Amino acid sequence: MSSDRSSAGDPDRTLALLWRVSGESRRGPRPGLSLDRVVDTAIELADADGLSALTMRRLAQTIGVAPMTLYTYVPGKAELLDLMLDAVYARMPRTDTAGRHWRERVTTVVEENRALLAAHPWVASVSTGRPPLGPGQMAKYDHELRALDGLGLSDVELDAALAHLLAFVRTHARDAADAMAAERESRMNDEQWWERNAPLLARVLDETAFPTAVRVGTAAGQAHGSAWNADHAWQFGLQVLLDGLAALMGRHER
Amino acid sequence: MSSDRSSAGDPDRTLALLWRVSGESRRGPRPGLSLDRVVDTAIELADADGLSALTMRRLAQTIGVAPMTLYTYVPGKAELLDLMLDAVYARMPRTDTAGRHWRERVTTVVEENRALLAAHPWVASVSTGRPPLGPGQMAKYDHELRALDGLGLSDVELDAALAHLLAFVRTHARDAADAMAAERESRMNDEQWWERNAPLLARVLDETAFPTAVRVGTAAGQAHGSAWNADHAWQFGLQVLLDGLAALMGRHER
DNA sequence: TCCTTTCTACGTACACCGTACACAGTACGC
DNA sequence: GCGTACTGTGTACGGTGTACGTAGAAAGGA
Repeated sequence: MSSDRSSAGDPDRTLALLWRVSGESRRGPRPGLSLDRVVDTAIELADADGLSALTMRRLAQTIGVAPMTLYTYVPGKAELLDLMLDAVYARMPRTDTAGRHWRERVTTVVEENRALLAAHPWVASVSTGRPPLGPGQMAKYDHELRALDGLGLSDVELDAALAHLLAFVRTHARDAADAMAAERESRMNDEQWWERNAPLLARVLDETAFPTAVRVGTAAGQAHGSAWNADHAWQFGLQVLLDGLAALMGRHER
Repeated sequence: MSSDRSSAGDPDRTLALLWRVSGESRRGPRPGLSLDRVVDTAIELADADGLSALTMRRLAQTIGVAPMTLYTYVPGKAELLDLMLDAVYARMPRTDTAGRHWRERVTTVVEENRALLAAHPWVASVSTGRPPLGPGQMAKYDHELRALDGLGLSDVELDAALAHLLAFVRTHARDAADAMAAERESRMNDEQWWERNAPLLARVLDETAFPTAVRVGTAAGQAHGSAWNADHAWQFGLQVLLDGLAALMGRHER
């Protein structure tokens, strides 16, 4: 399950909300809510029960207000997602790694993002076709670029390297979330699910037709208890990623 | 936008459908449709207008049947997605790269998957928490493992390497699809979108606060016409991926 | 031949979703 | 005190997947 963002809709309004610049008119009834209240509650809801549990009705009910009231504070759900994203970005810790070895710098950026996605798994499944142009996104982008700056990469490479690295973290988090969702919905863990499918699969699948698949599949399945193991995939992927970047930087030294 | 798969539901039934083993009872009225007809039409629809355009009602209408009729052939939409996935997997070309250099073998696997995702962009956004245990998936997995087999990797590494590599292709395809969706929905390309946001952003953003972001962002934006360029990201990512795998294999030689 | 059984097709209905729109009521500026 | 701008909300619309019940068709058995 994934969700769209503010692509449509008025960019000016979205930008104004992201940067909290209000028209500051002191007319009319005092607002009973605030933008932050709406956004923060939405984040809590998504953290607790996933993006699919974040509906306007449920959010309104949690806050204690009628569904349509939310639209006084937020143009629509797409913009709400933009605001949620920028809010969690803004709150990320940003450790200073100036002067450290590049591998440690990269690892830090990657780990910061892994922590973000561990705390807010829904972030991995909201579209990032265009980033929310808010203060959180800006601070995050700037900080992460600084961490990778001065390593001999060109600006264009810097941008590409960061994007590639963030994509890795996002994808891993998405896969982990998918695996957990599958486990929850089927009420079976990977092992049980396999045992459930094995007998019928054996009757229908000619094992000799796919020898490599059978060999490697069982080897991987036995190594970690399931077909896909989040920690192992992380270690492996990070290793490949770092080695790949090392090659890129080595090429620059010459 | 992404969609769930058959996690819930009866595994036996799903497996039977995937392998096309029917109870073959010759009673009752002749079926007016076939499973293949339903699945193929669904694929065509998703190819043409995206996953979000694939609704049971629209699919039924396209076939020329009442919505509920589909449920005679398929337990639900989740299982339909399983069947669609396995079908496009089954039809992938599988070029034999035995004896070639490993870089060419890996590149071939990667390109085959890129072609799949180019023809069927929706594939990138259906969950793959648990793969559909059908003939297509089996053949694909076996073929791709064989392409990477015999390069000195252990079976567990082989599985991890393949997963990592497929994740890269999927992620790239997803990002590309997101970018296109953003362009379509906002009716602005990246450049127009930036120009639209720039004036207001300039008023609210202290450029001196994020010097690195501004510097690198503009450099990247000028290099390729937009914030994110699909081809450039592909080239860069593939390079890093191959170099990373090279390091892994080099480590094995010693 | 006719009846029973089994299967296909599908109309209706339900519980959701995001949100457009109209309207009631409140509090400030003049 | 009045106009005006604003908040809060009830109702309703068009969309989603699909549970349930039923009508009717075809085949097997009597």
